[in-house]
Amino acid sequence: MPTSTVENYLKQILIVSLETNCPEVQMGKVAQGLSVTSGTATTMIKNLAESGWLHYYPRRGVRLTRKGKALAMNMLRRHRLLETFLVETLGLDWSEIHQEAEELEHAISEKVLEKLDEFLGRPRQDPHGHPIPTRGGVIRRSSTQSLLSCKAGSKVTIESITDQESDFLKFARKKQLFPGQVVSVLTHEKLADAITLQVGGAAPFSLGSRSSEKILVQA
Amino acid sequence: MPTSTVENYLKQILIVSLETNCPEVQMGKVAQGLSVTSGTATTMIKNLAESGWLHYYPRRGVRLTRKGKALAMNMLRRHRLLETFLVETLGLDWSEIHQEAEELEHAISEKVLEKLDEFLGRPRQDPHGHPIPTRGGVIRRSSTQSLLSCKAGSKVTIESITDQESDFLKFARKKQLFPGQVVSVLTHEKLADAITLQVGGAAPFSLGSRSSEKILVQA
DNA sequence: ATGACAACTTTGAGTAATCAAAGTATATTA
DNA sequence: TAATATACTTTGATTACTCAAAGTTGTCAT
Repeated sequence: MPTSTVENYLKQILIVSLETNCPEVQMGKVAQGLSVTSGTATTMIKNLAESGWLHYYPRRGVRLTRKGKALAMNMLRRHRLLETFLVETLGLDWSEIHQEAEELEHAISEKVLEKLDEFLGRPRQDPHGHPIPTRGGVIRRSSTQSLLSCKAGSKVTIESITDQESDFLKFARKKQLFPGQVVSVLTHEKLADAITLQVGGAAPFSLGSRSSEKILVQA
Repeated sequence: MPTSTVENYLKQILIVSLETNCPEVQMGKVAQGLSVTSGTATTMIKNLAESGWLHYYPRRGVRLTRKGKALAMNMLRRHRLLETFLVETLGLDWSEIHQEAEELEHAISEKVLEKLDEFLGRPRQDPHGHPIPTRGGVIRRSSTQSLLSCKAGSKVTIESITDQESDFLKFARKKQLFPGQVVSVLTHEKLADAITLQVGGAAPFSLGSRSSEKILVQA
């Protein structure tokens, strides 16, 4: 039985490799994502490699084995189903569910998870628009296009918000930036590092590159 | 923040003190209930005393402080609300929910717990008939009478089943022994260590003292 | 009172995870 | 090519548990 620390390391590696579209992940990303020192990550990763969860290429990075990827996918499934439950069933705000699910995902059994999935009607995506892996560990490919990559004059649909920060999510909802919303890109000034948007009939507003990168869209 | 180990120790002490109707609990009961060696329990208890969760009277026993009792009551509340959720909402069998709740109770936040309580309609008791403590830590007094203390010819109502063993619970349900059921005590042979019961129109059957003790009733 | 026993405590050692700080490669820049 | 910066690894120590086995204490029967 993997400990919840093991589960967290593997999930973090999977998330980074999905984000970067590359199966090999640097140590720094692991340490940073888990808020541990780099020394801690190195030590831990060596143990995980010992146990066959991943391949470790010193000073290069890390890559999940099949077994490691399966567990990591399962964690992602747990996390996203729980987030969906917390919003859909219990009515929590989407800005506060990430941390809650982060704890519960280690405590819920496979059996309860299945019942929960059934109860929720087998949802395909979580409240932030992220795809929920199937029981078999298959996940829908996410969009590679963010708001930052949109030209002025284009009109796109928001797929997901790739940030779990409570404050950013609250801001996003206030501006009507959530999955399914249609957004018009009015201007895109590369040098000024800013885009101007309009959502629905509301007043236009600007977003810097840091923020626009967090919003994945479909043309 | 108490660790989940701390939460388990305190909950166990509370459960024993509720069962025995005595606030002081022996070390042996603690060790046994948590499946640790007695040495482990001693070491741990000394730390808990250090941190103000309980009073430790060496070679005598242990007694929760106000602070310790509050936390323990909260754990019992979490546990029983979660058990109720697992049966009522997700449709799990009452014989398999104990271990599930045992894990989840450490992971669920106060905020989610409140939402869950509301969602469930603020239940007063769990699927085994045990009272659920209020948010303030108040608990309904349980019956002190078990089936074992019933005279032949008496007719009583089952209040609760004080055993979490999956096999016993499956047996109990098959025999229609669950909270709210009315039971007739046909015979009670003290020397033979057995009672004979009838529930509803079903055929009478016998129960030893070990088993009858586990079923709390009201006259 | 004296043993014997059960219940408890102490001791020494191990595991899993963490950090700070010192050390070592690799890449970049001059 | 050499100097420097960045990213990574190693080392030594700490925390929060846990066990097995040896040691101690209190109680009860004789």
